Amino acid sequence: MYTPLYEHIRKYLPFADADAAALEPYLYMKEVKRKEILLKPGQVCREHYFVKKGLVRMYLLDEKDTEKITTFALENWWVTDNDSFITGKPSEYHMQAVEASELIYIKAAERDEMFKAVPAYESYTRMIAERALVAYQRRVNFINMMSDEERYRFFAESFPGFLQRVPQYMLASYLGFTPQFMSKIRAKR
Amino acid sequence: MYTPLYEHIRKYLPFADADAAALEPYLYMKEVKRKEILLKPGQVCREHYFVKKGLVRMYLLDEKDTEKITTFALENWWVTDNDSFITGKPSEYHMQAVEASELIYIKAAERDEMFKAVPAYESYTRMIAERALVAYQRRVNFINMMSDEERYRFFAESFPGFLQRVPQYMLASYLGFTPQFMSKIRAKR
DNA sequence: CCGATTTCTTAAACTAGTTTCATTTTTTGA
DNA sequence: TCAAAAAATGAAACTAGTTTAAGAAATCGG
Repeated sequence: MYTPLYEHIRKYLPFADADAAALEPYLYMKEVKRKEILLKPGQVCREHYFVKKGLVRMYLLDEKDTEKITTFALENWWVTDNDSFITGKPSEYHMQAVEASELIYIKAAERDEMFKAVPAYESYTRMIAERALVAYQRRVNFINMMSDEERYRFFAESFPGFLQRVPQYMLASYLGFTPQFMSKIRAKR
Repeated sequence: MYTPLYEHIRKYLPFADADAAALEPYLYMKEVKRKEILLKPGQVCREHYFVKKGLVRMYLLDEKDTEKITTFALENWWVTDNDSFITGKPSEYHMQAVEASELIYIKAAERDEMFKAVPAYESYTRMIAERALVAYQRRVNFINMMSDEERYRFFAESFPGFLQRVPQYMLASYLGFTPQFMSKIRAKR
């Protein structure tokens, strides 16, 4: 049931079966359908999801109600509104399953207890946070250094499989431009 | 000497004097002059700096050798190239003191030992990473939701003191536009 | 398997921000 | 204190990406 998570942890550090057993009481599962909503603006995000299978996105609505996608989470990625999850403030984000998904999750209220019960889990959490930080740092780099067109081409070449899993307009939103501009680019070459 | 760091840690969790004493052997100090370079592309970033006093920036050069500032670190902020620091890969960034600064720092090679010697320091590190994550998440939000002009006005109103510490062209670079555009905006209102 | 909905494309007018180049103002360090 | 370097401004021509609007193609769920 929670094996994919344990395997993921074991990529980062030794994690005994006893650790897994001690962690298990704090793990939960959720199965969601395509397009099912996991979080709405105004709600506090009290859960941190590990995508076992499927694809989840987070987005904001701008003043014209256009979706601005900020995050995609594929298999073996953790996803949450970190701000809301950590501080307990209401979220501004929407979180939605793009595909039917299986999610393992933990609860904000139980986190300190988890760290106490399984110290290795806190180390893992630190490493995951640091890795996410690297991903964000790269992303800001990416935004700074490339034009929209370059970013699209880079992305399309680097993650061809991903392109087939999300509608193009979602990728356009994630990359920060309009679907029309994306069509224009694609028509060129 | 290292008191500002201990005080910072104590904002996040209990940290006994004994913890401080155990941590001290792994802490170092560096004083740098205005414009002094801390890291160049190609070097591995083996140090993680805590700004005790002063101001540090990180930037990339684009294909036209224009500086693209990605990070500013003021007093009580940690700064490093996380990617290089964690993975040991050569950095792509420049890191430079904007003002004469006093820095406390730790060494990548000693981190695991530090965590073993002072477990509370690992908890603190996790919290700092999570907080940095929140900052990045907000920043991507910021980029997504506002035009360059809006971002400038928001920034100028929110952090008036900061404006006086950095040249305008650096803020323009950080916000992702040209100094000329910034002059244009400022002339308007 | 079909109607409804969602997604993609095209095109023309438009605009936010860039580029280039020249000039002025401010800061700095010797 | 002053010459040199760094920073800020201005204006005109330009361009990457947006907007609006409409039709075509693909996909979905009942």
